[in-house]
Amino acid sequence: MDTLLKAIAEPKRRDIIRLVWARELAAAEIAEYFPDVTRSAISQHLTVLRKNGVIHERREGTRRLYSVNRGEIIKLRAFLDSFWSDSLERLRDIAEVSELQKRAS
Amino acid sequence: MDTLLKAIAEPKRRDIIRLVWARELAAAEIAEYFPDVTRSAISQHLTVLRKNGVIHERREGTRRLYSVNRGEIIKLRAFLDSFWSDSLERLRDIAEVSELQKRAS
DNA sequence: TGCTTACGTAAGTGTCAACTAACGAAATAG
DNA sequence: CTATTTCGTTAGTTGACACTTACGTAAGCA
Repeated sequence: MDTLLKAIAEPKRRDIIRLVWARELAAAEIAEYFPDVTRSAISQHLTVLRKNGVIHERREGTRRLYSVNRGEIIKLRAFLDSFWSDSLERLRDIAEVSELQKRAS
Repeated sequence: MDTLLKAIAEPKRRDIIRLVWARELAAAEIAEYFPDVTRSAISQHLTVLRKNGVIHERREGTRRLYSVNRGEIIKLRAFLDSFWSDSLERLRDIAEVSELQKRAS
């Protein structure tokens, strides 16, 4: 979940998500929307998004078509929703945060 | 907004937010919940959260009491909500993302 | 005035992330 | 088979970030 949040904290990656939200796009088509960085940079962003399950890759000849994996987005949204709305109730009891901390270490 | 998202992508900072969500806590009290890092590390996390408007600092004698600034959390939530839900509609028109990119460069 | 408490801040370190330039791989066209 | 297209990957650089150690500061107390 940490890496997923970090993936979305990067503005170019959010733009990529928006680009492939409604339709499939090939890597080169995506890269065209970012004139001031190289294809390589975009390819690496695509790798990050793919490894976090945010986008799906489909090969067609020499091209690779990307589209959003909405299931993963929904998961992230659910995580954040519970973060906002449950924080008050859950953490009135401090013990739970202690647990989180112990697990993290 | 970028720095705000990065602030939340850090797990210890999310824990801090949860800690001061329901009640004010002094810096030392917050640090107690993180036994495996120094006070200094927590202080720096508090600075990041404060500079992003996520938490509010109130001085009382030598102590500094922190609490969540819910307004900023609500802003972030609204931003993400519109990110999820509007992405399809907004970005069916590719021009808008182009605009985003040009502004970012 | 000193001493202590409760903090932040500065300096330095190791690690990771974003990027460019150069190369490699795989499918297709001729 | 060779050349081209469409991509990913590797190597190397730069900057950001989480962290520790050490020091600075401001309030309260003897």
